[in-house]
Amino acid sequence: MPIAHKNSIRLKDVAELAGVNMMTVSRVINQPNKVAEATRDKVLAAIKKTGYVPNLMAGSLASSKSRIVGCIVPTIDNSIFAETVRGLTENLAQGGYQLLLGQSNYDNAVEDQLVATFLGRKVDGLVLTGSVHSAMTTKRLRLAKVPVVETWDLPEKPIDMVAGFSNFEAGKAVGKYLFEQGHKLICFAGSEDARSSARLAGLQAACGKKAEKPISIRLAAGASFAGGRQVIADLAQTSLQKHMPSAIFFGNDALAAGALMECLARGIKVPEQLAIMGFADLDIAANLEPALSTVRVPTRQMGQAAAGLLLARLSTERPAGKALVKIQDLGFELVLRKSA
Amino acid sequence: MPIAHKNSIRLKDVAELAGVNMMTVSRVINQPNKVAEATRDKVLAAIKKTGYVPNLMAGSLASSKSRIVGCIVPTIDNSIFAETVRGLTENLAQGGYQLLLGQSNYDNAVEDQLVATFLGRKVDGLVLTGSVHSAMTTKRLRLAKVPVVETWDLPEKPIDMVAGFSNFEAGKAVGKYLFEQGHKLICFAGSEDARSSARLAGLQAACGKKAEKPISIRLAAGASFAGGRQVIADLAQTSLQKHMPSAIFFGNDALAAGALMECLARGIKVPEQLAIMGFADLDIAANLEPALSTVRVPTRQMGQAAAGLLLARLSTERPAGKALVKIQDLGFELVLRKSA
DNA sequence: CTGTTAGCGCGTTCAC
DNA sequence: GTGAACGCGCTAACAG
Repeated sequence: MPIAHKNSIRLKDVAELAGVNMMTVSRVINQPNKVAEATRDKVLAAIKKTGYVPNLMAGSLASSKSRIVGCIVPTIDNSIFAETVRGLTENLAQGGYQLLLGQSNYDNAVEDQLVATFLGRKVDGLVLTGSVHSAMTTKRLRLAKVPVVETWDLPEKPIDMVAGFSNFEAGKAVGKYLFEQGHKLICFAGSEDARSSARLAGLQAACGKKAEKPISIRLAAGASFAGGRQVIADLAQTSLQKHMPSAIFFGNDALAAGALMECLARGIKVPEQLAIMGFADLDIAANLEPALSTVRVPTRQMGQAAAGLLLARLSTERPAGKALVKIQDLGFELVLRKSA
Repeated sequence: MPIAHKNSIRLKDVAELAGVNMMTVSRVINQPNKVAEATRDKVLAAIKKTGYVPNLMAGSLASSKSRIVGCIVPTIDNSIFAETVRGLTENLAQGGYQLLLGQSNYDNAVEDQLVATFLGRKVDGLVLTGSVHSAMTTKRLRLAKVPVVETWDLPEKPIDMVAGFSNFEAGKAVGKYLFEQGHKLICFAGSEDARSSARLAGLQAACGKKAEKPISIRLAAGASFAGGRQVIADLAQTSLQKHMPSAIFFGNDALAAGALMECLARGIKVPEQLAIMGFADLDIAANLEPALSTVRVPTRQMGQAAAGLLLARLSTERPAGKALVKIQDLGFELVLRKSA
């Protein structure tokens, strides 16, 4: 018995209507210039008439190319990663790729689950945040031989490709600057994730023997404006007497902005009494009063670069040993304004 | 000729190793309780041993269920929509669904392209931002009979389901409040998208004959802190003499925050000289000095509700005429702090 | 430039 | 509780 007509129009239906073979229709869609103009017009007319929309799942199964890239971020409700996702999505779209998004919540077990699912969905590439993954994850990834880009860090042993910057060096640069400004006791206030820790390590490295070891305040991941305010409030209460730091390096600009507000409310003069340094150079930083000194990191560019690396890899006609650029250090930049 | 072994392990390979039929393996994965425990253990062992990862594309093609939901936002690098995406992703994940993300850039033509592609990918549901879409888009959507949720607004003629709030009523509530506070000349400063316009319309409706018609300043979409500062700077220069508004209602909290900063820099007292009202109640609002009065909208909840509506629809066993809740008005709330 | 053949890897359906 | 056939809708590979 012939198959009854289903909901949607199929390639076959279009082919019959146009009086050509299925493959010809397929070619009109995927490689138009390999079809004679007359036939092509006939087919295009049939497509328009039927309102045919190709079933990309079927196409993907047959060609084993999904044109989907997976991306896993700790969380998306954070300007920081959102910018990277934006850059990624935009540049991927130009290559005809779509983005499957996952949130790990800073949890490697969740990340691993997502990686497994994404691999099952046969993504053509994967963009990860950071360089610290579970052993299972890296094993899966190497086994699957999927192009992978790690972002937001500069791993020593990358899984595959990288579009990032060195958190350690960024922290070190901040430390160097602050010590040169004469600060003896510096405080670091940020979350506990690996990248934050790398910046703290950099700060400590810059310190060396020149000053006291930085105080470290670790906040819950995702702490934001309110968290920054709280840091100042706590500091003012507990350590005003002798161990008040003269400078604080925050894990992100939102925290620093909150801190600035609390200083404003308490009449603490920035930077005279307390220097404040942010991280990321969000839109807000330049527009605060006083304007926030911070570290500009290539948020958007990491996404764009990741897309670029992936597209290059995916379009490559077997480079036959030719090494592609795999590691992109996009750097960072100290932006010195008023607050430090 | 038998097919040579490909890269990855297939269901068949696992079945052979376990000495059972393919279907048994499939059942172990999808309906474990329909398989005898002994057989199940054998199969699970084989799965573990081979590191088998099911090809979800093939599964989707066969079952015509992709377990993917598409979501289109104007832009993701904006705390506002990012929150919604977060809520959506999280709740979708609990039902085993993943998120395909698209950015329309406030462009309906781009949105339509994305809808077409997503339909081709056979998404099980679609979440859209706003209620204004191209004719082509709504036609596609109705034809495809895909569950759709519109968010961030309360359309009169929804395509299908809705999880949003009324932008018009929100604007009206702000207007009502500000007029009650004695403001005669109010200014609206926001972007030109449809939802922003609805709020302006609400503001105007609240105005009625009680006061002058609000001044409207339309900003480029995505304008943020810097844009807010600019509004104040422009206003101070051009209309200080006679037509200076006594209150400004901004399209989002970032703009309002920027405005607050510019007032701080210029010595304009808020709210005495100028009342400032934000929109969205971002994390930043409560932590500004002075704290920002704003309209709290259910950003995260819209995402969660959209996921809920979709999951309910997708799991439904033919409700046989039973109407499901399709329109969820999640409301909004005036949050009055110090700035207005 | 166009058509034919043979699956992609899995789930549905119905036997047993 | 388990197995066999068939096809989801499309494209790769090779003819012609």
